[in-house]
Amino acid sequence: MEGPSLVILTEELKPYIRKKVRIAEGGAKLDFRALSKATLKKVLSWGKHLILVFDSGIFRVHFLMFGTYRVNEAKKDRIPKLRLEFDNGFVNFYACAIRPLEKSELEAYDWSLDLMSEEWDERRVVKLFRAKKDEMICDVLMDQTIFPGLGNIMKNETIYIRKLLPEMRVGELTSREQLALVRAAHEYSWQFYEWKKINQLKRNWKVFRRRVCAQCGGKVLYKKTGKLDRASYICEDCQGEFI
DNA sequence: TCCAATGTTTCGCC
DNA sequence: GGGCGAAACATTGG
Repeated sequence: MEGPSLVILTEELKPYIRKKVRIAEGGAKLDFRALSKATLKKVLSWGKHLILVFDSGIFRVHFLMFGTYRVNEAKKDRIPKLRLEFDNGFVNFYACAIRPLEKSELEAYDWSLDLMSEEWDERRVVKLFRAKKDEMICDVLMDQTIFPGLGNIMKNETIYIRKLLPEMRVGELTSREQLALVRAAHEYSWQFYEWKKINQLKRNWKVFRRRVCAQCGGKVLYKKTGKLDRASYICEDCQGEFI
C-alpha cells in the first residue's frame, strides 16, 4: 500500500476520532488490554505508516505488501491482526505489522518529506535527491527516507512520465530534470490519490503491469532493476530516446 | 498449480 | 561496522 492509500484510510477513520474503544482484539502480539477503553485522539499517516494516537498510547500500522483493512465489514476466514470496535462501528486490519510507538518516535517524523503532507518541502527533497548522485533513480525514488510513501507503482509511473529509464543515475540527469522528477513524484502522488478515491487507479496506469504502453501501444519491457531488484516497466518507444 | 507482487525488518555471513 | 543476500511475514490474482 502506497502513501496516498494511507491518506484515504485516515479519512475513513475520521468517524472514530474522539470515540472510545469498546473492544480491541486480534492476532497481533499487542497488549490489547491497554487498548480497550482507550480513546482514539488522532489518526495520521506518514509515508506508508498509519499512526493511531490514543490517549493511552500510540500505535503504528504498516501494511507491507499484502496488508488490507475493512471498515464496518469483516473478511471471511481471516483473523484480523487488530480489530477496534467503537459504539459507532469497527475497523479490522489484516496482514499488517503493528507496533507501539514512543512519543519521541512520533515527534521524530519529518513531515517535510511526506509526499502527501502540506508541509512537503520541494527544495529539501531535491537536495536529498541530488546527494544520491551515484545511485539509480529506481532505487532513490523508493528510498523511504527521501520519498516516504512512494512505492513501486509510483516509481514506474513517475519515471515513465519524465521519459527516463529506471537505471539512470541521479547524477546523469540535468539539474533541471532532477527537479522535474521530484516534482513529478509529488504531483503523481496526488493524482494517485484522486484516481484511487474514484476507483480508477489501475485503468490509468501507463506502463505498470502492462504488456503494452497505454499511451502509444508500444511494447513494454519488464525487468528487475537496481539494488532493490524491484520490477520496472519501460515503454521502449516513449522512454527509448535515451537508449 | 505456480508464481509474482502496491514492502520492510531481521539475521547470519563476510 | 557496513553491505549483502536470504528468510520471514502473509495474500491474491493471473
